Amino acid sequence: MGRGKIRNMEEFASVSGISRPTVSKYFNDPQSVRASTRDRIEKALAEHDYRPNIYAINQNRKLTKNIGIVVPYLADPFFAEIARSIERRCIAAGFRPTLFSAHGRQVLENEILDNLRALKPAGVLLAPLGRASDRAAIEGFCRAVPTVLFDSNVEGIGAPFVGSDNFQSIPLIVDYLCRTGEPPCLLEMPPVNPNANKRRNAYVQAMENLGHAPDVIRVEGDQWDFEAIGYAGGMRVIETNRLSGNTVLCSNDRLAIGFLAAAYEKGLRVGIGADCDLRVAGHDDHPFSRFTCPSLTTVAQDYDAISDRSVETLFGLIDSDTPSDLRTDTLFDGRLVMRSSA
Amino acid sequence: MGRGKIRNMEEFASVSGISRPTVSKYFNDPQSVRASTRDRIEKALAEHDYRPNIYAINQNRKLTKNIGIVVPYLADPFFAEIARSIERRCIAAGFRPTLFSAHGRQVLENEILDNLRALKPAGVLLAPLGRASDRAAIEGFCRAVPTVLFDSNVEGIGAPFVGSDNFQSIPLIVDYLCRTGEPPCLLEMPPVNPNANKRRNAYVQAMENLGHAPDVIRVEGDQWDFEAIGYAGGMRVIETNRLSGNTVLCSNDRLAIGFLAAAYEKGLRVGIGADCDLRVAGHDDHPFSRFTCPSLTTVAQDYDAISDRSVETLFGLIDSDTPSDLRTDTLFDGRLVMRSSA
DNA sequence: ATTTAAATTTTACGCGCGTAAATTTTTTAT
DNA sequence: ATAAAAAATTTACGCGCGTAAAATTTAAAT
Repeated sequence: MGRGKIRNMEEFASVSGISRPTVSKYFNDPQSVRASTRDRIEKALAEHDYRPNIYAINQNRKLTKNIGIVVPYLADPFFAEIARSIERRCIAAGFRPTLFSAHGRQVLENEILDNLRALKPAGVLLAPLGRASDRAAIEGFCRAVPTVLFDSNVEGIGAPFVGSDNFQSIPLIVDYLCRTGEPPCLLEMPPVNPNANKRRNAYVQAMENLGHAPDVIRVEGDQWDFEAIGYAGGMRVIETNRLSGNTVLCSNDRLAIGFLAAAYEKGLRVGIGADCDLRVAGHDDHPFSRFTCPSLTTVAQDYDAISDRSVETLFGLIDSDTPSDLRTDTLFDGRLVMRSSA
Repeated sequence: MGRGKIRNMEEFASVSGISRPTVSKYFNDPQSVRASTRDRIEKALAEHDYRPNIYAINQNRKLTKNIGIVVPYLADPFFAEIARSIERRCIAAGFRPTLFSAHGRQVLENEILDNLRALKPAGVLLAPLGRASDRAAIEGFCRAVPTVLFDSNVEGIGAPFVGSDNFQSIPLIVDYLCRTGEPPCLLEMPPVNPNANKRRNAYVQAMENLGHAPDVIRVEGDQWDFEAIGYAGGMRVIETNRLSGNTVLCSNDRLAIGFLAAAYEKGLRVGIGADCDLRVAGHDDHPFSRFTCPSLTTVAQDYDAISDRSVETLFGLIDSDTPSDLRTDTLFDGRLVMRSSA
């Protein structure tokens, strides 16, 4: 280790025997300098462990290498997982992702977007709160910063969207449930985002296509603690004998987890056996759905495909100066995951 | 809104009729300028929505206002919740927290610490991986950056620690279980952090104090998907009739969730009723433990107290130049949460 | 060996703000 | 009203790096 701390690029350039602008070029893209030059720089780098000052870099670059990842609710492992997946892809591409959570609150989402502008990110991957989002704020943000929306769309603001096709996934599980037993009712909560509405519409449509009468049960609660809502709603539904059939499709897995807890507490046996009282299915294939009692039958969202395409789309936006034809939405199909609950 | 975009503090100073150094002072601490001056600046601020360039600020400040929050595994809602709590407190104190997850991997933890140094944070709140951590890396980091460890300690590196007192919480649940039924065996996994070892020792000690023979069952797996480990371990334990009694204490809730799934699948009824085969308890009061089937009896960690004290301790470290007497560890008591599983 | 292209160096400037020292203005205390 | 203290201003410099333009060196092609 060379002693005498390197304090800036100037000093590092001199100890490595290269001019500062070339060193600067190296740090922006090691491949852009000659191999012999690269070797000399990297040799010096190994001896002196110098690192460019990130603030000085970003002050002068027109575009930083920062990428913002914004999710509505990080305490939901679904978003934690997808954020991680996105993070990895960004890092692999040489960017510096930073993760933010709105914790279900509009003010926080707006603050995040506000702070994000100050970070001058190259791009942002945003899973908006949805209904609770400040549409104008998001629209303004998307105009100023290359942004890809994922998971939940905010339509008509000119930003590309990547998510799941509810009109494929919901019929998939509805068909399955109808083929294997009684047609399901839909347990839904007040829509925190457009997905909820789409899932309801898809459910109604799928039921009608199969000649069944749709039965939508709305449970109350407008926060992001879906399990609690599903539990409270489930308790009420069961107590009031609101269920017409024996099959319940929940608009997402977390709601189903709460409902399962209510059913268990009420002594109702959930599952597909002859000795069972109820069938329950969810949607999303939440990381914990394998470990519910019974394990939850659901529709898996293609996390990898969504995060992959989101990042790809963002890179496309960043690279191209004319982001005209990139504003297409991408919807991935869900995959039926048959477990024990339905 | 005044037109003609304000490009820097110079321009903003002129439109607000204040000198630039005074404006700079205002942004560093609004209270440090005269009230009349503050009013004029804020009036101009309302009209021109100027914001200081964060990179230029941090380049010149000796200490940034950044605070790093590092957790070992963000897909665990426990860490998501505590991170959020810490975040809020940092923001309230005028800092800019940034959240990082090591995703259970040492290389990532090291990379995070490495990148963190480049961010020149005022301080860092670090929940280390534990056993998987690179001790030397963490020690070096703590020497260079004011750091408070939480959740999992790395002893002897001179950084303060804030966490739960396993030697209080484990006897608490062991006593409860022994008083209300058969003495528990302990289901534990390979220790990812010191907590696991401490919990085992606390369990053995508590059992011996009550005159019972400790029974520690080790299940295999060294990743952070505890539910899967608990499930696989539970299946094996049940299949091989390894359980001596009818009561199982799991070293954490996520393990218990996996175990509950295994018990359910094996047709074992878990709970405290006379018709039940098994009692299962956990530790942590995981956000989802209310919604397991049956709901999980556990020991709640005092999230709020931990995050609160962690942040307080860090601020103490940041403020004081002599962080000598601040290196004390703080351990909070757990609280028994009696639900249906035990 | 000569031409051509590519890479590097030199030179020079700018980014937006922190901050110190000296000076002037405003406020508070007497 | 005057003196003392506090706040604001002016002046001036520095932070560490990006980047453009021109000059030079090096490598590749003929």
